[in-house]
Amino acid sequence: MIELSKAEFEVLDALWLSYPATASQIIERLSDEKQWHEKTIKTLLGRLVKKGALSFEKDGRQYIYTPCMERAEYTLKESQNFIERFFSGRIAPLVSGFAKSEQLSQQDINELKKVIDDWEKQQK
Amino acid sequence: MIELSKAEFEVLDALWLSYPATASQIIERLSDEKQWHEKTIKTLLGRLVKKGALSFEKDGRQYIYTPCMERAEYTLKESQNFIERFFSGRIAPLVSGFAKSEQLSQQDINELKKVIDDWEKQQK
DNA sequence: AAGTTAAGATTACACCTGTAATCATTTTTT
DNA sequence: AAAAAATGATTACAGGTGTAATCTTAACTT
Repeated sequence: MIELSKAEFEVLDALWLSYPATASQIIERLSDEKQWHEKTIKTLLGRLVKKGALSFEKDGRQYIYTPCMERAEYTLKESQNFIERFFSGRIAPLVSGFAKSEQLSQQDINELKKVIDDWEKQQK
Repeated sequence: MIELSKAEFEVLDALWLSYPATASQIIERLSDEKQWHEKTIKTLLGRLVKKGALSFEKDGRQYIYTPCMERAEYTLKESQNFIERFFSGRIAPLVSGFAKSEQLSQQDINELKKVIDDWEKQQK
């Protein structure tokens, strides 16, 4: 699995919003939430390319970046990894921890029920 | 939140199995799964103490370590953090990602149902 | 009591990370 | 055409991380 740092992920996430995109578009998107210097983002883009998380094409003097994988694919792998490390691969204990500490809303419960419902329909 | 590295967490996890415990007990417990040098584990114990994740008492020339927090408390915080970063704080999309990629077993589903059930009983 | 261990403390060192600044080069402006 | 600006490339640098080796000292052996 490609290992991304927090900051790298945030840059990739800004690209996932819509791609392909240029560095300046990505910088623009990130400008609201983060106070990163433009140079910082460029560095992170370079590291993402080096790690194989992004590819790019040249367009004049600019690069046009595209993610090498989908967000869902990446977050699934990260999730599996996380659940393996902290909960021996079982997902229920994670949810249960949230429930016990009153972190679940009725909406979360409804959404979870729907996921279970869909899963069961899928099975039959 | 105390930030622990992967390796640090694994050492703490070995202590959570049963504590208080000495360094050599922890080293013994880890010897099956990891091929870490004893010195490596000592280093990690030191870093855990420095980060405030462990406390210790002296007993002759040994230290007897105790975690400063419970496992459930730590994993809950890590989980919240994780879900915030990757799923904007919503838990269902994580579970849904697992479902879509066929990572859920009937047992997982049963466990999840039970969590939901318990939550609902709690509410009324 | 002297020598040997074994515990923790200190030091090591390369790679990763956050966070840019500077350099080189190519476009734009003027 | 010369100057200015904007791009990506290279360099920087401190703190974290994995993975120990070496140093110091207190405790156990003989």
